[in-house]
Amino acid sequence: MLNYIFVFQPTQYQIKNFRMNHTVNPHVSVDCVIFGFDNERLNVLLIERTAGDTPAAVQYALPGDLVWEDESLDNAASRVLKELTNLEGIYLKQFKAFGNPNRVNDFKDLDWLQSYRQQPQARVITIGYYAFIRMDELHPEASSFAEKVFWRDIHEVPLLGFDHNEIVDEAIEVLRNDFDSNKIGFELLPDKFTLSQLQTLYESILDRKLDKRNFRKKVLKESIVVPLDEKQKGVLHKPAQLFELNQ
Amino acid sequence: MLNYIFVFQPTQYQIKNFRMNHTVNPHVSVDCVIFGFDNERLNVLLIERTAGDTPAAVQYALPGDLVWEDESLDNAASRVLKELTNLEGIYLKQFKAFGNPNRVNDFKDLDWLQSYRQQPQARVITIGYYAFIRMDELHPEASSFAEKVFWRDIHEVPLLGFDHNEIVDEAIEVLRNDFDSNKIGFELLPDKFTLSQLQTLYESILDRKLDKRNFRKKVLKESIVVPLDEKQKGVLHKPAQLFELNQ
DNA sequence: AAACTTAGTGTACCTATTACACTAATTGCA
DNA sequence: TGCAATTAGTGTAATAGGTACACTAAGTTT
Repeated sequence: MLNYIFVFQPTQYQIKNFRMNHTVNPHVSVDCVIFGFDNERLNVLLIERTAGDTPAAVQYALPGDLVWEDESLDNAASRVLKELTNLEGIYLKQFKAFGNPNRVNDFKDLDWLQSYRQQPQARVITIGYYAFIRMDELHPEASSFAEKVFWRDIHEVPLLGFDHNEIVDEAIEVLRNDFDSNKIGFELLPDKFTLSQLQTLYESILDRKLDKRNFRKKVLKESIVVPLDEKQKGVLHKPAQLFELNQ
Repeated sequence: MLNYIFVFQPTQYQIKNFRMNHTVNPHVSVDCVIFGFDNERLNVLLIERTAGDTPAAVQYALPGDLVWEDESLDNAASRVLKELTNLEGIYLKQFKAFGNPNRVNDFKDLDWLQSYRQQPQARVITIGYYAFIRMDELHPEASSFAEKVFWRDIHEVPLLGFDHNEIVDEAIEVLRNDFDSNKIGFELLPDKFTLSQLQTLYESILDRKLDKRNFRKKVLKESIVVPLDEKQKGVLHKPAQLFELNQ
Protein backbone atom coordinates (compact mmCIF):
# COMPACT_ATOMS: atom_id res chain seq x y z
CA MET A 1 0.00 0.00 0.00
CA LEU A 2 2.46 2.51 -1.24
CA ASN A 3 0.14 5.43 -0.90
CA TYR A 4 -0.45 5.25 2.81
CA ILE A 5 1.49 6.05 5.96
CA PHE A 6 0.40 5.79 9.57
CA VAL A 7 0.09 8.85 11.75
CA PHE A 8 0.01 8.51 15.50
CA GLN A 9 -3.11 9.86 17.13
CA PRO A 10 -2.53 10.86 20.75
CA THR A 11 -5.98 10.19 22.24
CA GLN A 12 -8.12 7.39 21.04
CA TYR A 13 -11.07 5.73 22.58
CA GLN A 14 -13.20 2.84 21.66
CA ILE A 15 -16.87 3.34 22.28
CA LYS A 16 -18.58 0.54 24.10
CA ASN A 17 -22.15 -0.04 24.97
CA PHE A 18 -21.76 -0.58 28.71
CA ARG A 19 -24.79 -2.79 29.12
CA MET A 20 -24.20 -5.08 26.23
CA ASN A 21 -20.50 -4.66 25.60
CA HIS A 22 -20.74 -3.75 21.95
CA THR A 23 -18.13 -1.71 20.17
CA VAL A 24 -19.60 1.04 18.06
CA ASN A 25 -18.53 1.77 14.54
CA PRO A 26 -18.03 5.53 14.71
CA HIS A 27 -18.33 6.05 10.97
CA VAL A 28 -21.50 4.22 10.03
CA SER A 29 -25.08 4.84 11.06
CA VAL A 30 -28.50 3.70 9.93
CA ASP A 31 -31.60 5.87 9.52
CA CYS A 32 -35.13 4.50 9.29
CA VAL A 33 -37.91 6.00 7.21
CA ILE A 34 -41.09 4.40 8.56
CA PHE A 35 -44.20 4.97 6.49
CA GLY A 36 -47.52 4.61 8.25
CA PHE A 37 -51.01 4.54 6.77
CA ASP A 38 -54.15 5.48 8.69
CA ASN A 39 -56.56 4.45 5.92
CA GLU A 40 -56.50 8.02 4.67
CA ARG A 41 -53.03 9.44 4.40
CA LEU A 42 -49.46 8.31 4.19
CA ASN A 43 -47.32 9.47 7.11
CA VAL A 44 -43.69 9.27 8.12
CA LEU A 45 -42.38 8.63 11.63
CA LEU A 46 -40.17 11.34 13.13
CA ILE A 47 -38.49 11.88 16.46
CA GLU A 48 -37.80 15.05 18.38
CA ARG A 49 -34.41 15.48 19.97
CA THR A 50 -32.97 18.31 22.02
CA ALA A 51 -29.49 18.94 20.71
CA GLY A 52 -27.18 20.27 23.39
CA ASP A 53 -28.27 22.33 26.39
CA THR A 54 -30.21 25.19 24.84
CA PRO A 55 -33.91 24.45 25.14
CA ALA A 56 -34.50 26.12 21.79
CA ALA A 57 -32.35 23.54 20.08
CA VAL A 58 -35.23 21.23 19.34
CA GLN A 59 -34.52 19.17 16.31
CA TYR A 60 -36.65 16.81 14.29
CA ALA A 61 -35.02 13.80 12.77
CA LEU A 62 -35.47 10.29 11.53
CA PRO A 63 -34.89 7.49 14.00
CA GLY A 64 -31.25 6.56 13.48
CA ASP A 65 -28.00 5.79 15.29
CA LEU A 66 -24.53 4.33 14.89
CA VAL A 67 -23.98 0.69 13.98
CA TRP A 68 -22.31 -1.83 16.28
CA GLU A 69 -19.31 -3.73 15.07
CA ASP A 70 -20.87 -7.11 15.66
CA GLU A 71 -24.23 -6.69 13.97
CA SER A 72 -25.32 -6.60 10.36
CA LEU A 73 -26.62 -3.39 8.86
CA ASP A 74 -30.11 -4.89 8.65
CA ASN A 75 -29.84 -5.75 12.31
CA ALA A 76 -28.66 -2.32 13.27
CA ALA A 77 -31.69 -0.79 11.58
CA SER A 78 -34.09 -3.00 13.52
CA ARG A 79 -32.27 -2.46 16.80
CA VAL A 80 -32.07 1.30 16.47
CA LEU A 81 -35.73 1.54 15.53
CA LYS A 82 -36.66 -0.53 18.57
CA GLU A 83 -34.43 1.55 20.86
CA LEU A 84 -35.80 4.87 19.72
CA THR A 85 -39.43 4.14 19.01
CA ASN A 86 -40.12 0.75 20.58
CA LEU A 87 -41.28 -0.65 17.24
CA GLU A 88 -40.23 -4.20 16.46
CA GLY A 89 -40.95 -7.04 14.08
CA ILE A 90 -41.08 -4.72 11.10
CA TYR A 91 -39.45 -5.63 7.81
CA LEU A 92 -36.95 -2.89 7.01
CA LYS A 93 -35.53 -2.58 3.53
CA GLN A 94 -32.25 -0.93 2.72
CA PHE A 95 -32.58 1.64 -0.03
CA LYS A 96 -29.51 3.87 -0.19
CA ALA A 97 -26.24 4.91 1.47
CA PHE A 98 -25.70 8.62 2.09
CA GLY A 99 -22.20 9.89 2.55
CA ASN A 100 -21.18 13.19 1.12
CA PRO A 101 -18.48 14.90 3.17
CA ASN A 102 -20.80 17.75 4.14
CA ARG A 103 -22.48 15.41 6.55
CA VAL A 104 -19.62 16.28 8.89
CA ASN A 105 -20.87 19.82 9.19
CA ASP A 106 -24.42 18.76 9.72
CA PHE A 107 -23.32 16.72 12.69
CA LYS A 108 -21.00 19.31 14.17
CA ASP A 109 -23.50 20.83 16.57
CA LEU A 110 -24.53 17.58 18.15
CA ASP A 111 -22.42 17.32 21.26
CA TRP A 112 -23.65 13.89 22.20
CA LEU A 113 -22.58 12.56 18.85
CA GLN A 114 -19.26 14.39 18.71
CA SER A 115 -18.32 13.17 22.12
CA TYR A 116 -18.45 9.54 21.24
CA ARG A 117 -16.69 9.50 17.95
CA GLN A 118 -13.05 8.74 17.43
CA GLN A 119 -12.52 11.35 14.80
CA PRO A 120 -14.96 14.12 15.52
CA GLN A 121 -14.11 15.84 12.28
CA ALA A 122 -15.07 12.80 10.26
CA ARG A 123 -18.38 12.35 8.59
CA VAL A 124 -20.85 9.62 9.40
CA ILE A 125 -21.98 7.54 6.46
CA THR A 126 -25.56 6.50 6.91
CA ILE A 127 -27.49 3.64 5.38
CA GLY A 128 -31.15 4.44 4.76
CA TYR A 129 -33.84 1.86 5.51
CA TYR A 130 -37.57 2.07 5.00
CA ALA A 131 -40.66 0.17 6.09
CA PHE A 132 -44.45 0.39 6.08
CA ILE A 133 -46.77 -0.14 8.98
CA ARG A 134 -50.39 0.38 9.88
CA MET A 135 -50.68 3.28 12.23
CA ASP A 136 -53.50 1.67 14.18
CA GLU A 137 -51.66 -1.57 14.82
CA LEU A 138 -48.24 -0.62 16.14
CA HIS A 139 -47.77 2.29 18.46
CA PRO A 140 -44.37 3.93 18.57
CA GLU A 141 -43.21 5.20 21.96
CA ALA A 142 -40.40 7.61 22.69
CA SER A 143 -37.36 6.24 24.50
CA SER A 144 -34.90 8.16 26.63
CA PHE A 145 -32.97 9.08 23.50
CA ALA A 146 -35.91 10.51 21.65
CA GLU A 147 -37.95 12.96 23.64
CA LYS A 148 -40.92 12.53 21.38
CA VAL A 149 -42.03 10.29 18.54
CA PHE A 150 -44.75 11.39 16.14
CA TRP A 151 -46.31 10.83 12.75
CA ARG A 152 -46.36 13.49 10.04
CA ASP A 153 -48.17 13.52 6.70
CA ILE A 154 -45.59 13.04 3.97
CA HIS A 155 -46.74 16.30 2.38
CA GLU A 156 -46.01 18.21 5.60
CA VAL A 157 -42.60 16.99 6.72
CA PRO A 158 -40.87 19.78 8.70
CA LEU A 159 -37.25 20.80 8.38
CA LEU A 160 -35.22 17.89 9.72
CA GLY A 161 -31.74 17.71 11.16
CA PHE A 162 -28.73 16.48 9.21
CA ASP A 163 -29.64 15.56 5.65
CA HIS A 164 -32.77 13.75 6.72
CA ASN A 165 -35.10 15.62 4.39
CA GLU A 166 -33.08 14.31 1.48
CA ILE A 167 -33.30 10.82 2.93
CA VAL A 168 -37.09 11.07 3.27
CA ASP A 169 -37.45 12.33 -0.29
CA GLU A 170 -35.37 9.48 -1.66
CA ALA A 171 -37.35 6.97 0.38
CA ILE A 172 -40.65 8.25 -1.04
CA GLU A 173 -39.28 7.88 -4.54
CA VAL A 174 -38.13 4.33 -3.85
CA LEU A 175 -41.47 3.54 -2.22
CA ARG A 176 -43.36 4.61 -5.36
CA ASN A 177 -41.05 2.62 -7.60
CA ASP A 178 -41.37 -0.49 -5.48
CA PHE A 179 -45.11 -0.08 -5.35
CA ASP A 180 -45.37 0.29 -9.12
CA SER A 181 -43.58 -3.00 -9.55
CA ASN A 182 -45.72 -4.74 -6.91
CA LYS A 183 -42.71 -5.16 -4.68
CA ILE A 184 -44.43 -4.10 -1.51
CA GLY A 185 -47.08 -6.08 0.25
CA PHE A 186 -49.96 -4.86 2.26
CA GLU A 187 -48.38 -4.30 5.62
CA LEU A 188 -50.28 -1.05 5.50
CA LEU A 189 -53.78 -2.56 5.59
CA PRO A 190 -55.82 -4.35 8.26
CA ASP A 191 -56.42 -8.10 7.83
CA LYS A 192 -59.92 -7.45 6.52
CA PHE A 193 -60.39 -4.46 4.32
CA THR A 194 -62.69 -3.06 1.66
CA LEU A 195 -61.67 -2.41 -1.91
CA SER A 196 -62.17 1.29 -1.29
CA GLN A 197 -59.60 1.19 1.50
CA LEU A 198 -57.21 -0.64 -0.76
CA GLN A 199 -57.77 1.94 -3.46
CA THR A 200 -57.14 4.79 -1.02
CA LEU A 201 -53.82 3.16 -0.11
CA TYR A 202 -52.80 2.95 -3.74
CA GLU A 203 -53.87 6.53 -4.31
CA SER A 204 -51.94 7.91 -1.37
CA ILE A 205 -48.77 6.13 -2.35
CA LEU A 206 -49.00 6.92 -6.04
CA ASP A 207 -50.29 10.41 -5.23
CA ARG A 208 -53.02 10.38 -7.89
CA LYS A 209 -56.66 9.40 -8.31
CA LEU A 210 -57.54 6.01 -9.79
CA ASP A 211 -60.74 4.93 -11.53
CA LYS A 212 -62.90 2.82 -9.23
CA ARG A 213 -64.08 0.29 -11.79
CA ASN A 214 -60.72 -0.15 -13.43
CA PHE A 215 -59.04 -0.53 -10.08
CA ARG A 216 -61.45 -3.27 -8.96
CA LYS A 217 -61.20 -5.04 -12.28
CA LYS A 218 -57.45 -5.16 -11.92
CA VAL A 219 -57.01 -6.32 -8.34
CA LEU A 220 -59.67 -9.00 -8.79
CA LYS A 221 -58.28 -10.23 -12.08
CA GLU A 222 -54.78 -10.47 -10.66
CA SER A 223 -56.19 -12.28 -7.62
CA ILE A 224 -54.39 -9.92 -5.28
CA VAL A 225 -57.34 -10.15 -2.89
CA VAL A 226 -60.15 -12.60 -2.15
CA PRO A 227 -63.66 -11.76 -0.88
CA LEU A 228 -64.73 -12.86 2.60
CA ASP A 229 -68.23 -13.91 3.73
CA GLU A 230 -68.47 -10.72 5.66
CA LYS A 231 -69.55 -7.13 5.28
CA GLN A 232 -68.58 -3.87 6.83
CA LYS A 233 -70.67 -2.90 9.90
CA GLY A 234 -71.59 0.32 11.63
CA VAL A 235 -71.11 2.63 8.68
CA LEU A 236 -73.69 5.22 7.68
CA HIS A 237 -74.03 4.04 4.12
CA LYS A 238 -74.15 0.85 2.11
CA PRO A 239 -71.76 -1.57 3.82
CA ALA A 240 -68.89 -2.80 1.69
CA GLN A 241 -67.74 -6.33 1.06
CA LEU A 242 -64.65 -7.22 3.09
CA PHE A 243 -61.60 -8.78 1.46
CA GLU A 244 -58.37 -10.35 2.57
CA LEU A 245 -55.03 -10.92 0.88
CA ASN A 246 -54.70 -13.92 -1.35
CA GLN A 247 -52.51 -16.51 0.49
CA MET B 1 -26.04 8.86 25.54
CA LEU B 2 -26.61 6.76 28.55
CA ASN B 3 -25.72 3.54 26.89
CA TYR B 4 -22.18 4.30 25.99
CA ILE B 5 -18.85 4.55 27.78
CA PHE B 6 -15.42 5.26 26.40
CA VAL B 7 -12.65 2.72 26.55
CA PHE B 8 -9.06 3.77 26.08
CA GLN B 9 -7.28 2.12 23.19
CA PRO B 10 -3.49 2.01 23.70
CA THR B 11 -2.26 2.15 20.10
CA GLN B 12 -4.10 4.12 17.53
CA TYR B 13 -3.04 5.46 14.25
CA GLN B 14 -4.66 7.57 11.68
CA ILE B 15 -4.08 6.44 8.12
CA LYS B 16 -2.99 9.15 5.77
CA ASN B 17 -2.40 9.15 2.10
CA PHE B 18 1.11 10.58 2.08
CA ARG B 19 0.91 12.10 -1.36
CA MET B 20 -2.39 13.82 -1.03
CA ASN B 21 -2.75 14.04 2.73
CA HIS B 22 -6.14 12.37 2.98
CA THR B 23 -7.32 10.60 6.08
CA VAL B 24 -8.86 7.24 5.36
CA ASN B 25 -12.11 6.04 6.84
CA PRO B 26 -11.13 2.59 8.07
CA HIS B 27 -14.69 1.29 8.16
CA VAL B 28 -16.11 2.17 4.79
CA SER B 29 -15.08 1.03 1.33
CA VAL B 30 -16.53 1.15 -2.16
CA ASP B 31 -16.56 -1.65 -4.71
CA CYS B 32 -17.20 -1.14 -8.41
CA VAL B 33 -18.98 -3.59 -10.68
CA ILE B 34 -18.10 -2.45 -14.20
CA PHE B 35 -20.11 -4.07 -16.98
CA GLY B 36 -18.55 -4.06 -20.42
CA PHE B 37 -20.13 -5.01 -23.72
CA ASP B 38 -18.14 -6.18 -26.76
CA ASN B 39 -21.15 -6.27 -29.12
CA GLU B 40 -21.60 -9.91 -28.26
CA ARG B 41 -21.45 -10.63 -24.57
CA LEU B 42 -21.79 -8.83 -21.30
CA ASN B 43 -18.62 -8.89 -19.18
CA VAL B 44 -17.57 -7.73 -15.75
CA LEU B 45 -14.23 -6.14 -14.86
CA LEU B 46 -12.13 -7.96 -12.27
CA ILE B 47 -8.70 -7.47 -10.78
CA GLU B 48 -6.11 -9.96 -9.63
CA ARG B 49 -4.33 -9.34 -6.37
CA THR B 50 -1.68 -11.31 -4.56
CA ALA B 51 -2.69 -11.45 -0.93
CA GLY B 52 0.32 -11.69 1.34
CA ASP B 53 3.68 -13.18 0.37
CA THR B 54 2.72 -16.65 -0.79
CA PRO B 55 2.70 -16.67 -4.57
CA ALA B 56 -0.20 -19.09 -4.55
CA ALA B 57 -2.39 -16.58 -2.80
CA VAL B 58 -3.78 -15.14 -5.98
CA GLN B 59 -7.14 -13.62 -5.44
CA TYR B 60 -9.70 -12.22 -7.85
CA ALA B 61 -11.79 -9.30 -6.72
CA LEU B 62 -13.77 -6.29 -7.78
CA PRO B 63 -11.94 -2.98 -7.93
CA GLY B 64 -12.53 -1.43 -4.54
CA ASP B 65 -10.84 0.37 -1.67
CA LEU B 66 -11.43 2.42 1.47
CA VAL B 67 -13.08 5.83 1.33
CA TRP B 68 -11.30 9.05 2.28
CA GLU B 69 -12.80 11.27 4.91
CA ASP B 70 -13.02 14.29 2.68
CA GLU B 71 -14.68 12.83 -0.38
CA SER B 72 -18.21 11.77 -1.16
CA LEU B 73 -19.03 8.11 -1.67
CA ASP B 74 -19.67 8.78 -5.35
CA ASN B 75 -16.28 10.38 -5.55
CA ALA B 76 -14.57 7.56 -3.77
CA ALA B 77 -15.99 5.11 -6.28
CA SER B 78 -14.65 7.12 -9.22
CA ARG B 79 -11.28 7.65 -7.60
CA VAL B 80 -10.78 4.04 -6.62
CA LEU B 81 -11.76 2.84 -10.06
CA LYS B 82 -9.27 5.22 -11.62
CA GLU B 83 -6.52 4.19 -9.21
CA LEU B 84 -6.95 0.49 -9.79
CA THR B 85 -7.92 0.27 -13.43
CA ASN B 86 -7.14 3.68 -14.90
CA LEU B 87 -10.73 4.09 -16.06
CA GLU B 88 -12.21 7.55 -15.69
CA GLY B 89 -15.18 9.63 -16.76
CA ILE B 90 -17.60 6.77 -16.21
CA TYR B 91 -20.96 7.31 -14.55
CA LEU B 92 -21.07 5.06 -11.51
CA LYS B 93 -24.35 4.36 -9.79
CA GLN B 94 -24.67 3.31 -6.19
CA PHE B 95 -26.83 0.24 -5.79
CA LYS B 96 -26.41 -1.29 -2.33
CA ALA B 97 -24.47 -1.25 0.93
CA PHE B 98 -23.05 -4.54 2.18
CA GLY B 99 -22.23 -4.91 5.81
CA ASN B 100 -22.87 -8.15 7.56
CA PRO B 101 -20.39 -8.78 10.36
CA ASN B 102 -18.91 -11.81 8.60
CA ARG B 103 -17.12 -9.43 6.32
CA VAL B 104 -14.53 -9.21 9.10
CA ASN B 105 -13.53 -12.83 8.53
CA ASP B 106 -13.37 -12.42 4.81
CA PHE B 107 -10.85 -9.66 5.27
CA LYS B 108 -8.76 -11.35 7.94
CA ASP B 109 -6.20 -12.87 5.61
CA LEU B 110 -5.40 -9.69 3.83
CA ASP B 111 -2.35 -8.34 5.59
CA TRP B 112 -2.18 -5.16 3.62
CA LEU B 113 -5.71 -4.33 4.63
CA GLN B 114 -5.33 -5.33 8.26
CA SER B 115 -2.23 -3.28 8.62
CA TYR B 116 -3.87 -0.03 7.81
CA ARG B 117 -7.03 -0.29 9.80
CA GLN B 118 -7.52 1.12 13.25
CA GLN B 119 -9.53 -1.79 14.52
CA PRO B 120 -8.35 -4.84 12.64
CA GLN B 121 -11.13 -6.91 14.09
CA ALA B 122 -13.79 -4.58 12.75
CA ARG B 123 -15.65 -5.22 9.58
CA VAL B 124 -15.54 -2.98 6.54
CA ILE B 125 -18.89 -1.84 5.24
CA THR B 126 -18.79 -1.51 1.51
CA ILE B 127 -20.94 0.51 -0.84
CA GLY B 128 -21.50 -1.15 -4.20
CA TYR B 129 -21.40 0.90 -7.40
CA TYR B 130 -21.97 -0.21 -10.96
CA ALA B 131 -21.42 1.18 -14.43
CA PHE B 132 -21.51 0.16 -18.08
CA ILE B 133 -18.88 0.78 -20.68
CA ARG B 134 -17.99 -0.29 -24.17
CA MET B 135 -15.06 -2.64 -24.06
CA ASP B 136 -13.60 -1.30 -27.30
CA GLU B 137 -13.60 2.31 -26.21
CA LEU B 138 -12.02 2.39 -22.78
CA HIS B 139 -9.12 0.18 -21.90
CA PRO B 140 -8.55 -0.65 -18.27
CA GLU B 141 -4.93 -0.92 -17.14
CA ALA B 142 -3.61 -2.48 -13.97
CA SER B 143 -2.01 -0.15 -11.43
CA SER B 144 0.56 -1.03 -8.82
CA PHE B 145 -2.24 -2.15 -6.49
CA ALA B 146 -3.83 -4.52 -8.93
CA GLU B 147 -1.44 -6.89 -10.58
CA LYS B 148 -3.85 -7.57 -13.40
CA VAL B 149 -7.13 -6.24 -14.70
CA PHE B 150 -9.32 -8.34 -16.96
CA TRP B 151 -12.81 -8.84 -18.34
CA ARG B 152 -14.87 -11.93 -17.68
CA ASP B 153 -18.18 -13.03 -19.17
CA ILE B 154 -20.88 -12.60 -16.54
CA HIS B 155 -21.76 -16.27 -16.91
CA GLU B 156 -18.19 -17.29 -16.06
CA VAL B 157 -17.24 -15.19 -13.05
CA PRO B 158 -14.66 -17.09 -10.95
CA LEU B 159 -14.64 -17.35 -7.18
CA LEU B 160 -13.89 -13.88 -5.89
CA GLY B 161 -12.41 -12.68 -2.62
CA PHE B 162 -14.50 -11.26 0.23
CA ASP B 163 -18.20 -11.30 -0.57
CA HIS B 164 -17.62 -10.01 -4.07
CA ASN B 165 -19.58 -12.77 -5.79
CA GLU B 166 -22.63 -11.68 -3.87
CA ILE B 167 -21.98 -8.09 -4.90
CA VAL B 168 -21.71 -9.06 -8.58
CA ASP B 169 -24.94 -11.06 -8.40
CA GLU B 170 -26.81 -8.19 -6.84
CA ALA B 171 -25.43 -5.79 -9.42
CA ILE B 172 -26.64 -7.99 -12.27
CA GLU B 173 -30.09 -8.07 -10.75
CA VAL B 174 -30.16 -4.29 -10.37
CA LEU B 175 -28.85 -3.92 -13.92
CA ARG B 176 -31.74 -5.98 -15.31
CA ASN B 177 -34.29 -4.04 -13.28
CA ASP B 178 -32.91 -0.72 -14.38
CA PHE B 179 -32.83 -1.86 -17.94
CA ASP B 180 -36.43 -3.02 -17.84
CA SER B 181 -37.50 0.41 -16.71
CA ASN B 182 -35.36 2.15 -19.34
CA LYS B 183 -33.16 3.65 -16.68
CA ILE B 184 -29.90 2.91 -18.38
CA GLY B 185 -28.66 4.64 -21.46
CA PHE B 186 -26.51 3.31 -24.19
CA GLU B 187 -23.07 3.75 -22.79
CA LEU B 188 -22.56 0.24 -24.02
CA LEU B 189 -22.90 1.02 -27.71
CA PRO B 190 -20.75 2.89 -30.24
CA ASP B 191 -22.01 6.26 -31.50
CA LYS B 192 -23.23 4.68 -34.70
CA PHE B 193 -24.75 1.25 -34.42
CA THR B 194 -27.09 -1.11 -36.23
CA LEU B 195 -30.41 -2.28 -34.85
CA SER B 196 -29.03 -5.80 -34.67
CA GLN B 197 -26.25 -4.59 -32.38
CA LEU B 198 -28.81 -2.83 -30.22
CA GLN B 199 -30.89 -5.97 -30.09
CA THR B 200 -27.86 -8.07 -29.10
CA LEU B 201 -27.24 -5.65 -26.24
CA TYR B 202 -30.82 -5.99 -25.01
CA GLU B 203 -30.62 -9.75 -25.33
CA SER B 204 -27.39 -10.07 -23.39
CA ILE B 205 -28.65 -7.91 -20.55
CA LEU B 206 -32.09 -9.50 -20.37
CA ASP B 207 -30.57 -12.92 -21.00
CA ARG B 208 -33.24 -14.01 -23.48
CA LYS B 209 -33.96 -13.89 -27.22
CA LEU B 210 -36.16 -11.16 -28.65
CA ASP B 211 -38.19 -11.14 -31.87
CA LYS B 212 -36.46 -9.07 -34.55
CA ARG B 213 -39.54 -7.44 -36.03
CA ASN B 214 -41.16 -6.65 -32.74
CA PHE B 215 -37.92 -5.25 -31.39
CA ARG B 216 -37.49 -2.90 -34.34
CA LYS B 217 -41.11 -1.82 -34.24
CA LYS B 218 -40.71 -0.90 -30.62
CA VAL B 219 -37.45 1.05 -30.64
CA LEU B 220 -38.52 2.98 -33.74
CA LYS B 221 -41.97 3.78 -32.41
CA GLU B 222 -40.56 5.01 -29.14
CA SER B 223 -38.01 7.10 -31.04
CA ILE B 224 -35.16 5.69 -28.99
CA VAL B 225 -32.96 5.81 -32.07
CA VAL B 226 -32.83 7.74 -35.36
CA PRO B 227 -31.48 6.48 -38.68
CA LEU B 228 -28.36 8.04 -40.22
CA ASP B 229 -27.56 8.55 -43.92
CA GLU B 230 -25.00 5.85 -43.65
CA LYS B 231 -24.60 2.13 -43.96
CA GLN B 232 -22.34 -0.45 -42.47
CA LYS B 233 -19.20 -1.14 -44.54
CA GLY B 234 -16.83 -4.07 -44.93
CA VAL B 235 -19.19 -6.79 -43.79
CA LEU B 236 -19.67 -10.00 -45.76
CA HIS B 237 -23.42 -9.72 -46.01
CA LYS B 238 -26.10 -7.15 -46.65
CA PRO B 239 -24.89 -3.96 -44.94
CA ALA B 240 -27.16 -2.62 -42.22
CA GLN B 241 -28.52 0.87 -41.77
CA LEU B 242 -26.64 2.77 -39.06
CA PHE B 243 -28.51 4.53 -36.27
CA GLU B 244 -27.68 6.92 -33.50
CA LEU B 245 -29.37 7.78 -30.22
CA ASN B 246 -32.22 10.27 -30.34
CA GLN B 247 -30.93 13.58 -28.84
C1' DA C 1 -90.37 8.18 3.34
C1' DA C 2 -86.98 11.29 1.84
C1' DA C 3 -82.15 12.69 2.00
C1' DC C 4 -77.59 11.29 2.39
C1' DT C 5 -73.59 8.54 1.63
C1' DT C 6 -70.64 5.18 -0.25
C1' DA C 7 -70.76 0.43 -2.74
C1' DG C 8 -70.89 -1.80 -6.77
C1' DT C 9 -71.26 -2.78 -11.75
C1' DG C 10 -70.22 -3.20 -17.86
C1' DT C 11 -68.99 -1.68 -22.28
C1' DA C 12 -66.54 0.32 -26.07
C1' DC C 13 -62.22 2.09 -27.67
C1' DC C 14 -57.54 2.29 -27.99
C1' DT C 15 -52.80 0.71 -27.30
C1' DA C 16 -49.34 -2.68 -26.63
C1' DT C 17 -47.57 -7.29 -27.13
C1' DT C 18 -46.94 -11.52 -29.37
C1' DA C 19 -46.31 -14.93 -32.99
C1' DC C 20 -44.77 -15.80 -37.32
C1' DA C 21 -41.70 -16.33 -42.81
C1' DC C 22 -40.12 -14.52 -46.65
C1' DT C 23 -37.26 -11.26 -49.83
C1' DA C 24 -33.04 -8.07 -50.27
C1' DA C 25 -28.23 -6.76 -50.44
C1' DT C 26 -23.72 -7.61 -50.07
C1' DT C 27 -19.19 -10.64 -50.11
C1' DG C 28 -16.26 -14.51 -51.38
C1' DC C 29 -15.32 -18.17 -54.08
C1' DA C 30 -15.77 -21.65 -57.75
C1' DT D 1 -20.34 -14.35 -63.66
C1' DG D 2 -23.25 -16.71 -60.98
C1' DC D 3 -23.90 -19.28 -56.84
C1' DA D 4 -23.46 -19.95 -51.82
C1' DA D 5 -23.33 -17.81 -47.55
C1' DT D 6 -24.71 -14.38 -44.43
C1' DT D 7 -27.29 -10.98 -42.18
C1' DA D 8 -30.82 -7.00 -43.11
C1' DG D 9 -35.24 -5.76 -43.43
C1' DT D 10 -40.33 -5.93 -43.68
C1' DG D 11 -46.37 -6.62 -42.26
C1' DT D 12 -50.36 -8.64 -40.44
C1' DA D 13 -53.61 -10.81 -37.44
C1' DA D 14 -54.82 -12.15 -32.73
C1' DT D 15 -54.69 -11.29 -28.01
C1' DA D 16 -54.10 -8.82 -23.75
C1' DG D 17 -54.17 -4.74 -21.19
C1' DG D 18 -55.40 0.07 -20.09
C1' DT D 19 -58.65 3.95 -20.13
C1' DA D 20 -62.82 6.58 -20.05
C1' DC D 21 -67.22 6.91 -18.47
C1' DA D 22 -72.61 7.05 -15.31
C1' DC D 23 -75.97 4.89 -13.16
C1' DT D 24 -78.37 1.75 -9.54
C1' DA D 25 -78.02 -0.55 -4.74
C1' DA D 26 -77.92 -0.78 0.20
C1' DG D 27 -77.50 0.88 4.09
C1' DT D 28 -78.14 5.25 7.92
C1' DT D 29 -80.22 9.50 9.74
C1' DT D 30 -83.89 12.69 10.17
